[in-house]
Amino acid sequence: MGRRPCCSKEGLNRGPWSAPEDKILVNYIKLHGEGKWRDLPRRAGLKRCGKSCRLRWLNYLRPGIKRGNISVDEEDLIIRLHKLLGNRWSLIAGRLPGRTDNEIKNYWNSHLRKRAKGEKGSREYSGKQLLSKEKKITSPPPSPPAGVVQTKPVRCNKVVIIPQALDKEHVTQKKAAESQRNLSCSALQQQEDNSLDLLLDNFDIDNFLLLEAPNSELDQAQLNINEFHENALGAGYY
DNA sequence: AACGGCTGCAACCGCTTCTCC
DNA sequence: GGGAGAAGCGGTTGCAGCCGT
Repeated sequence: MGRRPCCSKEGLNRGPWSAPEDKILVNYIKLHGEGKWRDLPRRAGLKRCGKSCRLRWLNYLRPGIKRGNISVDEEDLIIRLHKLLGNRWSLIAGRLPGRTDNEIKNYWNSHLRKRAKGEKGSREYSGKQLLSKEKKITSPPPSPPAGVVQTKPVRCNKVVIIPQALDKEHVTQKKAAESQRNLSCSALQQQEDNSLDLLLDNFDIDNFLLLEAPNSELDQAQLNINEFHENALGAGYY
């Protein structure tokens, strides 16, 4: 088939964004809204790839973005969510109001990964020791810890955190995907503080399990999802 | 002061998934 | 149902600044 490149690479700016470029992008999106990223640069008069515009907007220019100063609580949550979800950065970011997947990914790679490894491994290295060793040693990649979801196989929208149904552990990924569509990330972020509190208060994340339930449990899963929707409705999520 | 290695982060790349027709 | 384009995602890269020697 052959994929058409998202943009012609010729004559396009690359690398760090300048203040005027940011301004153009922000103004354009204020006027026309997000979306149509492929056409956006041309329409806005930017010499950038559409992907680049999207990334810049989502990670830096979007209203409500927090930069830096990741709190201890956020750090703890990142660690716990990573333990649960693996490298599902967009999912993790969705639970951290104002944080982006890119920032969390970077923060994990530069700060938390060392600590996570240090806690787990039999030998502890200082940051420099660990990183220099990581770069030199070409051992096979370590097998993922038990309970960590592999990053590649499934898309994030197949996973949902359903506080009210957690204790029953009967949620299938397929059914969960349906509820995820209804309970979108944007809806969650409108309820950022509430949902975060709910998330932290109402369930023990370490015990959270994602199950591939057999067909016989689909009905029960649907009941749980319905119950969840009712509760979410009552809590003002929709 | 100069140099080299390390670190952190912004941005890019390529693949997967979604959506529309 | 299938193809094509659009959007999303995670891994990787590039580079400026920091730090130790």
